[in-house]
Amino acid sequence: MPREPSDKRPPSRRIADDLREQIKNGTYGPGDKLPSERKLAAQYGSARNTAAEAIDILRREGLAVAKHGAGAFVRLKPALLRLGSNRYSRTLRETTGLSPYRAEVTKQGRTPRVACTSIERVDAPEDVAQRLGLNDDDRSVVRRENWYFADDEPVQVGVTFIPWAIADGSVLATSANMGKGSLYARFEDLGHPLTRIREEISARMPTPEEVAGLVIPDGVPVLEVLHTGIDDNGDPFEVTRFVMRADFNALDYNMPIED
Amino acid sequence: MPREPSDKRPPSRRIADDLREQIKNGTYGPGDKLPSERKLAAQYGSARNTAAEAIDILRREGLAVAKHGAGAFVRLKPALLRLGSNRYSRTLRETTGLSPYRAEVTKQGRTPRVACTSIERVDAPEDVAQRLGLNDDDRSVVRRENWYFADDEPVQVGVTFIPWAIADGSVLATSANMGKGSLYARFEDLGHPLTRIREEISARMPTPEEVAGLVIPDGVPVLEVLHTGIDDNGDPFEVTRFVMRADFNALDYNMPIED
DNA sequence: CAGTGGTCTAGACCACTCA
DNA sequence: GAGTGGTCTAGACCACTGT
Repeated sequence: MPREPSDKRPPSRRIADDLREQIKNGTYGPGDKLPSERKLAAQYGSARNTAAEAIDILRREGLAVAKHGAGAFVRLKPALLRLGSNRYSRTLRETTGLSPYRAEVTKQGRTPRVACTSIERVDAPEDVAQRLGLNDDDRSVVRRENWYFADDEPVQVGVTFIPWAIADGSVLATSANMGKGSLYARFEDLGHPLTRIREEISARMPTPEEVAGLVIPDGVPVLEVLHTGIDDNGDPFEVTRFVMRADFNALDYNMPIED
Repeated sequence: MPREPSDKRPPSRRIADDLREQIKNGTYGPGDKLPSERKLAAQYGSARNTAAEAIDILRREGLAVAKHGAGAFVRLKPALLRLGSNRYSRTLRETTGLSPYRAEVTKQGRTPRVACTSIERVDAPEDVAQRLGLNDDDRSVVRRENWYFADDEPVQVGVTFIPWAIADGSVLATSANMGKGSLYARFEDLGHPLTRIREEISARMPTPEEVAGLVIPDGVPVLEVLHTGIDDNGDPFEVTRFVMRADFNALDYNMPIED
């Protein structure tokens, strides 16, 4: 680590750059402990704050995680859950009898758990109402909130909105348990076979509520998917807003090009 | 702002929470200037560092941006570019004569610019080779790097890999200019009509190189899309890795459910 | 020019982890 | 108990912005 007097970078950046380089070249591998802030400060002749800032830079980049009282460590990248477009396939549903999510997690050798934490009747938010084609005078929908876990770690939340006119009188409006074949089997029973999906995808940093609920470390964004289920008449019958930890989830779509 | 003696939050969090609340309730609207660090420090009776840390928290959440020497401001959310699955449609391509990207940006009233910054022959990286179905003994591909701008702001980079066996002898291997109808028209000329696409989507924080190249502010993640073009025989003929600023780009897919 | 953010120093107390 | 990160204070110099 030669001292370049012509180095324009501030000390905290320089320390961060050095550590990043050492992570990339394998000096510190995934899970390894990085030098403590006090060690770094001594080594670089800076204040402890400056070394701490360097570590913070790496945390924001998603390269390191800190454990209070224990040290800072190179982040180990967990296997990504790949949520594919085929997760909505009817044959997959019927052969496994599992919900799309359970099928995907099980396929990866992890233990899935889904918890429906609330079912209530509300007015749909603006963007949801628009995608469901609801008039302003009847935005009444069933709101179902689901939490998804893999090996008991929370990995995503999904909030589903179903027009009251469709859900009224079925288990969709009342019961956390969807029965065999899960959600889309019930829609099929009600005359709405899932025929097309629209998925609008964006990414952003999590809100403090999401950080708390999904236990999201620093430097990890969320993927937000606004999903619309469409039946054989081209009519939307369900909208779900998914929010998922971007370090645990990836999306994998395979689709035909349509003219 | 009543002082709760039982407030367990550290001062920096408390200031950040207060500001976040005021941004949410409209006290500070998009583009408004937030109080200076020195003002906040005085107001809360803390050190300037603590106020600065509070502003940093909001920046990491993507809620605020700082301009050196001028102040910190509530981030104004730019209109999202929605890159849809229909961007690959042949009819769209033929009616507009524009590349997918140009068509999409123009539709939004912005001025598109695409720059091909390099064309070279290389060996494909592991994940690309796998998706192209290349043997280990012939990974030779053409690598084309494209930068995409909207109103002269860089919004995404795309690196396309084409098997040498396909590109050899065509403009794909040599020329930045793709001619009328652009990339996929040339593949069609070569007997590879685009029939299906696979898109693998993830999100993460940008690397320092990406921050520099795409001019990405703090608190903004990137969307990474690994795109595979597949012809009417089901054979992949092209892979592109897109990296895009998540605050400028969203993805919008509409696809049939296949059994 | 005054005001602003960017970053640093030097020291401090706390809460936590690990052997 | 020794070591660690989390966070704070109080002060400082610099580079940049706007008028």
